Amino acid sequence: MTANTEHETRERIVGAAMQLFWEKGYNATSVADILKSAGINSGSLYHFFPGKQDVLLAVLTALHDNIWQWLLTPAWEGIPDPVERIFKLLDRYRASLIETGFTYGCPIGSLALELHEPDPPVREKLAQNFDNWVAAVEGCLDEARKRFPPRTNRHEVALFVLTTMEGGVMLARTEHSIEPFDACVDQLRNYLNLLMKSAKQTKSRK
Amino acid sequence: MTANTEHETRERIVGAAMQLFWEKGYNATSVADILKSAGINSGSLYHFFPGKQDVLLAVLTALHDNIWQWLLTPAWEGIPDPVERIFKLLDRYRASLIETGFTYGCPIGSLALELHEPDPPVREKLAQNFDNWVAAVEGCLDEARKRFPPRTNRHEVALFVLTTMEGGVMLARTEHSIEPFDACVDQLRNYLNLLMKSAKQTKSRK
DNA sequence: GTCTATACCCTGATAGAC
DNA sequence: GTCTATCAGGGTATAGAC
Repeated sequence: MTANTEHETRERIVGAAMQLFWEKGYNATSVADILKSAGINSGSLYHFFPGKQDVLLAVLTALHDNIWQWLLTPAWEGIPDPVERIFKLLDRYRASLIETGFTYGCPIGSLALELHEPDPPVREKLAQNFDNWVAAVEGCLDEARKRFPPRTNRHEVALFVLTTMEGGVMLARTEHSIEPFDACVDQLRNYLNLLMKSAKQTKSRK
Repeated sequence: MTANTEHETRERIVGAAMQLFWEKGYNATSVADILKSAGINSGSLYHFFPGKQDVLLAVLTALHDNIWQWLLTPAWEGIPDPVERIFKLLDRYRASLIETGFTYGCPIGSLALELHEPDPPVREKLAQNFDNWVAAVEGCLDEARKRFPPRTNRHEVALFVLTTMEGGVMLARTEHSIEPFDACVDQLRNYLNLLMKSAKQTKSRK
């Protein structure tokens, strides 16, 4: 009845929808599913949101706004080395795959491929989520920039880290095995090692 | 009426469904859509298939059985170099992204992430499609094995090529830009170049 | 083997009392 | 702001004539 209760209900809707979209996808989640999971009735949901798609937008906004609090800060606790932070982040997705029995990994990636022609605001939010993730990895690479060859395009490498994660999640889910995920991460590590090695050689030659 | 006509109708259903699943996804494609696109009525479809999911299985089987005819042979025509064949293959997905205005890329990848808990036969078929693709790339790497360090795990590298493609497609679609796709492919090429370079150095040292 | 007609359910969304 | 009841439409699948 007060603004506070109002807020809490809205949050419950977004939280329930986030979980369901992650587990089952957007189309496979009905409004009734969300209502049941949030323990409310349809009147409440449509009081806060014009429609189902606006719930999706709120979920994507929440994921975007909380990436540090929910993902990066906990993942990187006690890991000072920026390069190790990248692999620790990938390890989070690995753990999520295993915990869920290889049924779901990255919520953004799944939605990005499920929604073939998403309305512009939805696509925008998906892109913002990817951009945020890539920027965080790029920040790690920037911190470690002296270890890499000076002409390394760190933004491109950060994108490459994202595709490795998303592709690895896709394969692991489909094969119901962590092996392809580990294989890709191993290859990525090998690549970064080769880059760092080539930087060292160039330096010692001076 | 004859066995031949029977076959043709079935093929029309599979072809129409393949196109629609690629364009809109599985859930977003209704049986009515398939009927309309194939120019038939529901009685015909349910004569050949027990249900919609069985149409999906037939589509996945067709994609699997025709990967050489539809994808690899045309892509590799006039490209004898096995490493260049890998990048020519990636270039096919690039062209597909651009042709479709960044709306759809790899049919298997999209279905793999859309279907969160696919029935076992569907998941199996998706995995077989990935395996086929990876095996083809691995074949290229095997052909070029002398250019890579002897301990290179060519199967893992082939998986890595797949994740680069799938991740690149995902990003390009979401950002509505070919740039992230190109960036990832550039990084992959850089990786393969570094591998080949390190193989050369080791050889010349002997 | 293909047609038309339809059963029946679940979907997203709305109306209006409280 | 939350409830209950309900609508209109589209979903998959089926029945039975031809």
